[in-house]
Amino acid sequence: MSGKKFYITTPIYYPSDKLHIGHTYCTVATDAMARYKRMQGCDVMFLTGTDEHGQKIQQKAEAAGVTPQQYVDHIVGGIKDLWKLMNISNDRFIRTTDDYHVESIKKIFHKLYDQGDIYKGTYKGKYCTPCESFWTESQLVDGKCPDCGREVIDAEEEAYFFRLSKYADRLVEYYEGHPDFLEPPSRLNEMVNNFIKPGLEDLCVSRTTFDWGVQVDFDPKHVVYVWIDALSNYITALGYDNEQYHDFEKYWPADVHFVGKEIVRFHSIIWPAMLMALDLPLPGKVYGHGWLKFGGDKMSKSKGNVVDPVVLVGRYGVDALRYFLLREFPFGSDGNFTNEALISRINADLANDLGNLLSRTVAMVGKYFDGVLPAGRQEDPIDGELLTMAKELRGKYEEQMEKYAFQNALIEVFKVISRANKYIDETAPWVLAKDEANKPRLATVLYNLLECLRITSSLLIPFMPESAEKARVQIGASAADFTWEKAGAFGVLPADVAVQKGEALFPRIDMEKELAALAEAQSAPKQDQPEKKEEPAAAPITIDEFAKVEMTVCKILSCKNVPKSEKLLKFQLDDGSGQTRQILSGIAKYYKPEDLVGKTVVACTNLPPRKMMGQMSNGMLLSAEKDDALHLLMLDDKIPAGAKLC
RNA sequence: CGCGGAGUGGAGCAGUUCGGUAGCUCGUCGGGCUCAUAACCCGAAGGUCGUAGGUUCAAAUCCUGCCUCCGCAACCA
Repeated sequence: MSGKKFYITTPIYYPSDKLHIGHTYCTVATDAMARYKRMQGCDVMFLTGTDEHGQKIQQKAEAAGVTPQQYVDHIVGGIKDLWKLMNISNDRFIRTTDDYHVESIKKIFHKLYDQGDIYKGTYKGKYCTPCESFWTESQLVDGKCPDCGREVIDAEEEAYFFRLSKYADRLVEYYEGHPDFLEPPSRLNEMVNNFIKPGLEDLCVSRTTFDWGVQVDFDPKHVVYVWIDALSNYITALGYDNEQYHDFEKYWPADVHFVGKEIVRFHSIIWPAMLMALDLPLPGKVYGHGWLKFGGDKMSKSKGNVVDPVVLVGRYGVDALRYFLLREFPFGSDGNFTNEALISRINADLANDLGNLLSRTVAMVGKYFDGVLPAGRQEDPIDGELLTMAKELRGKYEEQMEKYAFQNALIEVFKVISRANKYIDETAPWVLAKDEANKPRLATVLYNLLECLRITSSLLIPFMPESAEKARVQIGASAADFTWEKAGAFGVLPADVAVQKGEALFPRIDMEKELAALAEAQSAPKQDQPEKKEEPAAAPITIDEFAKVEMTVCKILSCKNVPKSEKLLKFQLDDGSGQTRQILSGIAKYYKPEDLVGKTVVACTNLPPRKMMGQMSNGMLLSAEKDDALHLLMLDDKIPAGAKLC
């Protein structure tokens, strides 16, 4: 394995916002893997970067009053800072706005066009001129615009398409021949069932509606749309079709792409198809890791439960966070991030078990031998179990790491740490220290402990590089003692090793206090950033504007659930006009349909009709919202249907 | 019948591929030790493995039905 190449990537992140703990999770995992492979002597290429084109960035930049380039430069700076903070050891960082990447994309696009894998076609649809919107046939309501109800015309928009459909069979064939291509395996079924079986459609790979992207050189009004631009980063970063780098031959194909499960589809279908078209080998594996939830909920800005890694690193240090992320959650499944779990992990594993083991061991060498072990030794059968575990650790660890089972690899390491703590109890060094005659035995016990610390700490390097280094110094090991090779051997430290007492590796954390402090730190930004455009709601409107809203009192004639919808109720209303009015309202969670029949309610009746779940809604029932709960406004039943609010 | 995941002692999870003593961490209770970061070590309590059937000598594990929760997709005008 020494000298073997290993190419690993994170997704390139979309810099439209600050990154959060989920991105950090993926990048830290990739980093741990990269460091592990380097430790084994592999020639590692670890790539991360940013995907910077697209309409959303363009819009964000416009809103911020800067150019798209200025906008992404700013955000990318923050991302690089974050990776620095997280101690990420990427070898390269690619930005899709880098000149060499842009150059490659143009060539790749051109090449695919020339060979017929990309063709110019038309995006056909129904166009509503007043709304400036395209609709598909199935979106239309009674053949009319679902937004405004007006006539639509046939319209076409020119676009380039990639012949994805052509590769469907080869993809399935490839999956069958390489069952490990996509992990965890459950994700593969999802892909095949959801996307391949229903039939792959050719992919629209250019746009004319915005210009922040790589221009198609032979047809300049088009820019390359995300797929080709973003996915190709994995090869352009190695110098494919550009002169910036020259190690494509050396590193491609990638050994593994780590991706979030939301983009598994692109990496397991589109990307391999593109590579087939380019006649390039496919990556060894796509690993779709799970998401971090917070308190059981999906993290989202609107819920205010986004965990900020910078805050956590500031309080507990980068290694504690790195450890937590990879120890707590199985890599392939979703995990539930909680502050309690974080602190509990740090205290139990890092402070109590590992940190304290280091501390007590080094302290005893200092106390009983002035910091330097004497050479005399005396073995005892009681040492056997610990030594065996320590010797076998590297193999077990490797087995798990090769499966990307970070959690299990760490569990193996901590089994030995735990066993060492028990060993101290069994051998009771403080009793041995009372009798001069026991000094050789005492030295043996302490030496064994130092060796266990050496082996475990060196295997923790990929996860906690800084802390492993601190431990190395404390136990008096040289850098040469902290290698992959030496992690597989016992008895590496010199017999007369000299320790160096240091600071506690991981101070114990006061759970109660920290939870309170974290709650404050994590909620603080919410108040600091009222930039969230709440103003429209508060902005004054004129009485004329208000008067435009027509609100009518209605009697509920009938109310039913909409099939397959968890939110919608369908109402037939008497609005006083003599005709029944149908309105859909998203309050199914809060009311039973039968309870509402006969009630008197208010509807806004001059909104354009809208189609939801295949049904028309002609207006909006008024509800009051508070704390995510909706309350339908109900009026005195004496008010007649058709009365207007004023 | 849109797609998928999950239901295991108080909490969080492993175990389910290839049926055969139900395991880990935290928490609780009792004990031990004093080298150490009020840490460490030992022991105990606590589980009809969502539910109802089926296959089997034997089911957390395989099969079928059902219930509940969670993501995704479509909808909260």
